Parts: sequence; C-alpha cells; structure tokens
Amino acid sequence: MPAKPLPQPRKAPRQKRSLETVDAILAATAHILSKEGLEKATTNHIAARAGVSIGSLYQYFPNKESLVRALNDRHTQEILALLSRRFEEVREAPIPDAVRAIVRAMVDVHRHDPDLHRVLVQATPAVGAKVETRRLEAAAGRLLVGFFQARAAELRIQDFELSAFLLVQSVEALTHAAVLEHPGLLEDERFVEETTRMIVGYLTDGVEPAGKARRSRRKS
Amino acid sequence: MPAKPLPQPRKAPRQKRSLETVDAILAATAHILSKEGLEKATTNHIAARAGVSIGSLYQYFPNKESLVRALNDRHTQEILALLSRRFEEVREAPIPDAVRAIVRAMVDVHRHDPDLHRVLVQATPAVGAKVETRRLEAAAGRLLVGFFQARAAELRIQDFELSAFLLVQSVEALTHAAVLEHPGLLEDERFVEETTRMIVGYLTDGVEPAGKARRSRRKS
DNA sequence: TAAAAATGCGAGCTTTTACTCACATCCACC
DNA sequence: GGTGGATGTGAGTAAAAGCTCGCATTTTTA
Repeated sequence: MPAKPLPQPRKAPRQKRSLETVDAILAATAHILSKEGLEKATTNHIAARAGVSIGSLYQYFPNKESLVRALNDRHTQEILALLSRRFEEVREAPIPDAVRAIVRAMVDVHRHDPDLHRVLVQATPAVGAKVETRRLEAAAGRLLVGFFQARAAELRIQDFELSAFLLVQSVEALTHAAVLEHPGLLEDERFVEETTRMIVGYLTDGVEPAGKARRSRRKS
Repeated sequence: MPAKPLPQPRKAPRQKRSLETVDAILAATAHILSKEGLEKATTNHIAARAGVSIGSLYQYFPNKESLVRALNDRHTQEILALLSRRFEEVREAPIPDAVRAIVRAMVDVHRHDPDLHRVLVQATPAVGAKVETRRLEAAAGRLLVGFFQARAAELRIQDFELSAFLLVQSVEALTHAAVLEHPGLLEDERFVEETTRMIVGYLTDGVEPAGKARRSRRKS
C-alpha cells in the first residue's frame, strides 16, 4: 500500500455563516448516504443538496473521504460518550444489570438512525476510516477492562484483554448485523435479553439469581 | 436504491485454453486484491497481471463486480462445505468438543489467506455481494439449528433461531476481527478456547466437566 | 468607510476507469 | 485443408467524478 498524498486539513470555519455551511454539508452528506446510498454520494451532489457550491465544500473538506470520516467520527464520539456514561452508572450494579445496560446502550445508539449506520458500516472500510472504528473498539475495550478490574471478585474470566476483545467484537457485530439484516431485532426485547445472558454466562458462570443453580450432568 | 442494470452473464469457457484464461483472471484478481488492495484492482490492471487482454476479461466477466463476486462465491462455498463436514463429524460429540471443532474450523478457513479475506470483507459490501454473505450466514444458521434440534436435551436455550443468529454473527465477527486487527490471535490457542467457553456456557450453563460446579452467590 | 480577511461561487479541467468493437488467431471437425 | 465457431487482442471511447482556480460577495477590523 503506497502512502496516500495525505491531504492537508482545510481551514476551519470562523464565522457563523461558515459554520452553517459546514453543518449543511454534513447534513446533506448524512441524508444522501442514508437515503440514496454510497454511490450516489458524489461531492457535486452533496454540495447541491446542501445548497452550497462545490467550491465551498472543498474549502472545508480536503476530499471526499474526509466527509464520510467526519460523519463517522461524530458517530464514534457519540457512542463512546454514551458508553462512558453507562459504564459510570453501572459501576456498582449487579453484573447482569450492568451488562444489560451496556447492551441496551449499544442497541439504542443504532436504533436512532439505522439507515445511516448501515451505510457507515458499509462505507467505513472503503474509505480509510477503519482507523476510527478501531480506536472506538480500543476505547470500549479499555472501559470494559476497567470494569473487569473493579469487579474482578465476581468474575471468573482470566485474561481481561482477551475477554474484552471477544465481548466488544461480539456486541458490535450483533448490533450491526441486527441493523443490517433484522432491523426488527433492535426492538425485540429477547435480543437484548439473550445477548445479555450470553455475556453474563461467559463472565460469571450462570445467570440464575442464586441458589437456583442447575447442574446438567453428562457423561464425563 | 434504483435497480441495477443486472448485466447478462457472459458465455462460459468451453475449451481448455479459455478455462485457463478464466483461472488466470481470477488468480490475478485475488493476488492484486490481497497484495495491492481494492483500489488498485482495476480491470485493466487485473487483465495485465493475468497476462490476458482486457477484451478477454470482458468475455467472461460482464463487469468488475462479477470478478469480486466470483472470488467471494468461491470463498463462501469453501466455508460452507467445511462447516457442513464438521457439523456432520461432531454430530454426537460432547457439546464442548463439538463447539470447539466448529470454532476451529472457522479459524482455519481464515488462516489460509488472511490478506485475501481482509480485502473480501472490505470489498464485499462495496460491491453487491452482501447477498452471498447473507446466504452463507443463513446456511450456517440452518446447520446450527439442526444441531440444536438433535441435541436439544443437552441445551438450555429456548429460541433456536435467535440463538443461531447470535452465535453465527459472533463467531463470524470474531474471526473477521482477528484477521483484520490481531492476525496473531488466529494462531493463539486461547482465542479458540475462550470463544468456545463463551459459546458452551451460553448453550449449556457452565463448561466444568461435571460435579465441579461452582456457585458464586451474590446479593439477590 | 476603506482595506483586509473570510467566505462563497461554479464553469470546466483533468484524470481515471470501466467497457466496446473491429479484427486477428486458434482449434475442432468434416 | 478448409470452414466456422471459439477465443484473444488492445487501441480507443465515453462518462463519471473529484477537484481547482479566478473572481464575486460578505463580514470583520481599524
């Protein structure tokens, strides 16, 4: 992979007028991506929809990639902010409640604008934005590891890093797959419940509230 | 999304000579995709690398998409064939062994040519080939559901379809994430073990060989 | 209010790239 | 060996889309 030209970031908007321009451009990008798809998202089309000239667009975004990147970054930030908050909230909650809250947070984020998320998932690798996704996954992983450390006594997992990787990837994939293939699942309580059950089982050993432990004995 | 023109499939190769041509084209596509990336994979470049004229390429592949599709289809078939075989083999194996075998199969498939897999994962959504991936997931899901039905007595899951969805998506995501971000993990025994443990825990209730059941009692 | 800076404009340039077509060559079959 | 179908060729076409640049307009500043 030969190094890309690496375009200089354009000047940042300073006046109110230009801030609105940038907003309009991003809004148009999001709208076109989610309603018309990636291939219809040409810079000229975006500029037109934003009610802005193509020249103005290139004053703030050095190239097409940076548009998708900007949207993706925003998305990424939102998710991370929400996750941080949730992790804070459940710091001392019972494990099942904590896990459920985190899973539900992920579902909620994606329920907001499924179309946009779908296209971002699809566009992100094509553009160079895999980096951002990776950063998000890493940050989420760190939050999880922190949680594990604080609650180590209640967990039976050994390698926190590895476990965090498994869970981050699984939950991300499940919400994405739901968005892409079974949008209905995002509204389905069972989806959150089963996912929670899987994770809690992995982290602890069984979800049953206590004492109700079942022992299915098989041939050793 | 307006319907695509849907290009007619070109004529199939009949003589040995042309079969070799088709092979060379596919090999070149795979090579360029895995070594130079998606954006370098122009039709002219592929034809050149294959030692074939651009005209010949278009005699057998109606458009660029169909090249990536053909590769992806082949990949998909391989995975499905391997999975079918493995599911057959473990039909009566203890659950943990069965799960481990399936997980390992997925890892093995991706270990073969990680670069190609990486690019396919990245290129597939950009091209229309999401369909094929979905078909694979559906087929894998059916294999899993079949397994669940045969072994229902040993499982505590209720909704086989939903559980199959969770597991198919999780395992696929984990192997892909490993390929993309931590290629080393594919060689790491712990990766297979932890993934297996997560799944077995979800399916049954705890992996401990029997009698060794642990009861971590928490505040109800 | 005048100069300077920031912002906005959009015709059109440039490059890229998928794809065609008219023709040459090879091979099977009689 | 000759005929017709299969196969191979690659210069060239056409369309798309990213992006520039010279200039107009608005806002800030002094």
